[in-house]
Amino acid sequence: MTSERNEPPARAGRRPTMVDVARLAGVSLKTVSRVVNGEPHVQRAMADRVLAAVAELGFQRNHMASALRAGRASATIGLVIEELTNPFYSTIAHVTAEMARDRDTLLLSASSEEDPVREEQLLRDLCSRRVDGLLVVPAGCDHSFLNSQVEMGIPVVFLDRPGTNIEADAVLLDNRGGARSGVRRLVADGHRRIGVLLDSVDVHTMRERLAGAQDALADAGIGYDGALVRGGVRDPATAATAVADMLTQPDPPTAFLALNNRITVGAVQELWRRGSDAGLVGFDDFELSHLMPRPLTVIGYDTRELARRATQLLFARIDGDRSRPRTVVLPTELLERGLTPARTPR
Amino acid sequence: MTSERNEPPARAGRRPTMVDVARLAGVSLKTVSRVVNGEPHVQRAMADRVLAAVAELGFQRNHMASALRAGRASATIGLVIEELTNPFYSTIAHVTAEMARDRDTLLLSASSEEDPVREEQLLRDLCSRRVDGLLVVPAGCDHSFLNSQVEMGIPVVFLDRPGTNIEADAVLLDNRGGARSGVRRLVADGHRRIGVLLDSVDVHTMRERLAGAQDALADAGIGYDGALVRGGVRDPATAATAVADMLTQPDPPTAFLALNNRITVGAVQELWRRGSDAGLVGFDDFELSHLMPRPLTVIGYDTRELARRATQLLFARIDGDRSRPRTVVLPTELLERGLTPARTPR
DNA sequence: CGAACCTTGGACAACGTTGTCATACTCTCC
DNA sequence: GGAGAGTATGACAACGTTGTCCAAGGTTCG
Repeated sequence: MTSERNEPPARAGRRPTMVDVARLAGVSLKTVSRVVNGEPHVQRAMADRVLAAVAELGFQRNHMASALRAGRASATIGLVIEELTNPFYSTIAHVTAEMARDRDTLLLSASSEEDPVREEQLLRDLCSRRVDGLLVVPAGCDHSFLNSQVEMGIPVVFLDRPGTNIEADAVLLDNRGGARSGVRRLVADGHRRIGVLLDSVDVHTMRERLAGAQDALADAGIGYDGALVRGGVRDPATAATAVADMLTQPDPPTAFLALNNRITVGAVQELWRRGSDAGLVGFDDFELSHLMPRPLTVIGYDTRELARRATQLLFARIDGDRSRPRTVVLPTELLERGLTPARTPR
Repeated sequence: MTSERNEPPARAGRRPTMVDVARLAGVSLKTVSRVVNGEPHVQRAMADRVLAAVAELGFQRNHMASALRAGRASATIGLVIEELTNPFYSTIAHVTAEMARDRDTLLLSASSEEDPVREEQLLRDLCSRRVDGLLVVPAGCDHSFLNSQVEMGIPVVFLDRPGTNIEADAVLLDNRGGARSGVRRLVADGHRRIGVLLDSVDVHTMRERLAGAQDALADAGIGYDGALVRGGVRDPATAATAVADMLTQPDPPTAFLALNNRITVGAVQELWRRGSDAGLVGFDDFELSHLMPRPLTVIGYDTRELARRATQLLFARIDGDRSRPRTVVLPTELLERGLTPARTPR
């Protein structure tokens, strides 16, 4: 196209900058900036020349430089979750990314792997990249270091669990109520000895769910039996072991409450393997739950709504909402699908 | 702590910069930079003063400014997939994020939703943020616009499907061989009429898998019957419909090959619902496949390895590997789990 | 015909950081 | 004791962009 030029091609693998475009088009730097950003007050002919140069050089604005200069937002939000592989978290990531896209914002996501140290590192790293806001499913037990970040303009919204030592928005589930209604159902089916399988009481949601289960037992006048609560169940395999172990004890449980979906899967597997007819209610629905070898009753909730509300809240903050931090609690729902083969239905 | 100071606090919600730190510590800007970056040649006492000032102000280096000035990498890689909710993709995202973390690199991930236009937008956006590299599960049919990016230093690695009109690394699965072995199995079990359910032939993987199925049929001397191939199956619901429809045709299939996991789920569901004993082999393993109402034979592969290889390749490129683009094909494996209730086993 | 305006374009500084270079000082060794 | 090497610190420019301001030229209107 442009056959003659007196300056050297100038692009030794280097990326073209606005200066290069300006030189090629024979206009000033600022004019290029105006054209690239669609600002008014540039003559058509001049704009065309600039655009031609942009096209020829393959120029692309450097987002970092732009954001730096303009003191503008980085059009990025940070998401810190436990691990992306879990459908619960990937759904959150997906919903958030989708909503972010409508604002030309991208998602910088990272997994804490439930490690508080790592969580803090990640959060600090995200802040140093000047994300516009943070969405966090907290693993750590102290988020006070985020206070200054919030003050300096990086809002934080917690998801699924509240943050600690920080006043910030949170969108949570009614874990306690959910577990309570699950156990209530088992009790109504005649179960009196209900094994509870949970990950760790260090996790807020687990504590809440356990408390809900105990609420229901207390409601039914059933005393607490420590032997029926099994913690440290991290994955399907340990869940299966725990179930097997509890069933072979004297006076075994006749039903189980699995406090998350990984545990539920392990429990189903083990009960199925041994042909046991013990009752089972699981917290968290999961995609194929209705196709399990035995239909399952689960305590479900709307993960997408959880993410949606949190993201909305975050964007409101990013847009300058300075009202007091809010905590939103979303309901759970008992999805009865056959299950809990009532031992002694009465 | 520091009780007196003559300059104003200076932080009207503004973030402290190195200049602020330098002023407070009474040293030069460059000295702060040295301390913050752990460069040598700073006296202990001076470094301590700087660190104290950093702590007091809550200073945090601006990653964007730093990367800009140093012309350095942004310590970010871009991942474009179809949709994060699918376990296949979330596993990829997870593995990649994990490997990136070892290099203090974060993952900027985005879903193309199989929309080529959107894919291109996302890729351009990622490039304008100067990611260090791109990992792409391509949806589009022309990636020539990435050529200049590669030339200018943003390497691209394609995952699961090759890019089009671009010479770049790719890590793929042996889709054709996998489908072939799946159908071979069904044929060995005595099936002659095998229904094939696929998404769209516009997708590279689907074409390959279909071709593999046809290979196996040809090997067995079974003629091609267009009525047995059903495209446009996008999700479990349409898969169920397709199965139902095909089973009620005259001379129905006695077995099905589902060309991805969403389709497999729908097919299982429908076969189960009707109590059909038709054979079934699904492409893609999925977590609970062994817990399905009827055990399933699936064509599996190592998704983590796929992601691992691709990420390795990408980092090698980022580190300056200028060798010819490579294409890696990973094997699939037929995971026989009961299934394909041999109609006429012989 | 000149004042007042609008349009268009450019020069320059600034965003927050780091690389380059210069300076002042200390130490070593012949 | 002076050359040479090394250490500690700072001044300044630069990364690629955008905001501010000014100037040149054109148009309108009294």
